[in-house]
Amino acid sequence: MSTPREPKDPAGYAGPLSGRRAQAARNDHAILSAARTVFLQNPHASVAAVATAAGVGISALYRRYPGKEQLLQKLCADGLRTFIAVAEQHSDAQPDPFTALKEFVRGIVDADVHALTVKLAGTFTPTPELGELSARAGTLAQEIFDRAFEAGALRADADANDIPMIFEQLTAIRFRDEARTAALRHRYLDVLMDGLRSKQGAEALSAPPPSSEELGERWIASDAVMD
Amino acid sequence: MSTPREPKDPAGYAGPLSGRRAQAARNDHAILSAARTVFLQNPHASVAAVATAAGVGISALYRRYPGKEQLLQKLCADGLRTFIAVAEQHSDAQPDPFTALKEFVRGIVDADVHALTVKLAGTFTPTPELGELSARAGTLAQEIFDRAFEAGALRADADANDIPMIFEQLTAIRFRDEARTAALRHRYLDVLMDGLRSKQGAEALSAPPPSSEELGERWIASDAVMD
DNA sequence: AGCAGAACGGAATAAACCGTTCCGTTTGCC
DNA sequence: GGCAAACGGAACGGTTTATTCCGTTCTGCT
Repeated sequence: MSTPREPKDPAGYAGPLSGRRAQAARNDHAILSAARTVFLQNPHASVAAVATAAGVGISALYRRYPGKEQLLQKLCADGLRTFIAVAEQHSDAQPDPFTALKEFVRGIVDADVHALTVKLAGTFTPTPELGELSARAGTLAQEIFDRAFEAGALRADADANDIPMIFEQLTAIRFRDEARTAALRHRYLDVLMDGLRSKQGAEALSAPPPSSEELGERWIASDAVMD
Repeated sequence: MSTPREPKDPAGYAGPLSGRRAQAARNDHAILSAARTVFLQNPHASVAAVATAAGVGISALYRRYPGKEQLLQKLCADGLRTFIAVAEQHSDAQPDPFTALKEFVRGIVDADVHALTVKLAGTFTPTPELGELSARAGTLAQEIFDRAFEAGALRADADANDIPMIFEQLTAIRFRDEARTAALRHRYLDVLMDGLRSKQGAEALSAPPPSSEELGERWIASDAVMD
């Protein structure tokens, strides 16, 4: 019995590009995009779920990546590169260092890049490249923070390591509607940054910021409970 | 129906630790405590993981609960009851309504009760009792918020639904060391509450708060993607 | 026109996991 | 001694998952 191979009806036909090569090019992107969405919603999602969300078969995925792990590593590395790009973009564009910091954080949060690099950590074995990218990302964030801090825009007990913690908290906000998620994250970004601002009559924060070691802990598998 | 023998209650606590009954009493607590810890760390953890963490066999668990679902329901109901108790405790003790609100939030966060009721939602089928408890919890939180708001302690665009969102964000902070986790949550509780306070020259928040419907969405299973 | 092979969809496979049951053993109480 | 509550953990069936495999479609090239 011959199954008529109906091409996945793409909503909005993709122009003059026809043929297997064009489909392949589209799939390259579709798979990565779907993987990002699916793994962000559930870091332990199955490969089949990614393929389905991408509208492709499983073989289309395995043609591109040797296995699940490599897909995750690719996702994570891309995420870190995005992080670095956003950081570099915001590191000197703004005259006001506080605004620069806030817009940097907003950029990261909008790109939804933090979950990609931390929530997925422990799901796969890290590569050296990942470590280097991560280090560079940390340095850049540190610099942006320092500029705002030295300009006196932040409360005295603020710390550079508060920034990843802000990512962590904002990333925890996740609704079904992506646009609404972004809007709500902006709302609490406003609240958090306002709380971090220097102001008169501020009481001291009741606990010190996390150390870099503590933050690094999270790159180790979070499943280290059983076995 | 056979009447189970009542144990002779030995005077006071400190009964014979060697007895099976004493071990059973200890296991009652150990299992619930381990279940809380394990499921907080991973809502999809296995029953075996809970038993291991509690230091008991699987049968000790199944002797007490008909199945995994009932254990989760018990955990959730207990969590909601704790929530209500904390709320009632803080609803009128403090003369200053802002402090009352802040300490209420701190109480909830310290009890780590929010994750128990929301992150676990969708993992099991909700019971009517759970719905009632949840409604009551919401009302109490609303009242505590309202008092602080009407006293003018909060910024004009703050909203009662910001409170669950604060829980959500603070709950996302989780380190291996429990005490450190609590301390860091206190730190960002300070930041968030400071950002929510009424103050001069405050810019408006850039997005409206979540609606109650949006918040309720999360009680529905989050796995509604595949199939 | 016709062929080689890239690309694909999806069934097949084998291993892992998970909730639950079952059984043999220990232990306190009469 | 003997009964039953309580327990540990192996066994079981069902489901899930990553990966492989095979038959099919279509493109680029000669």
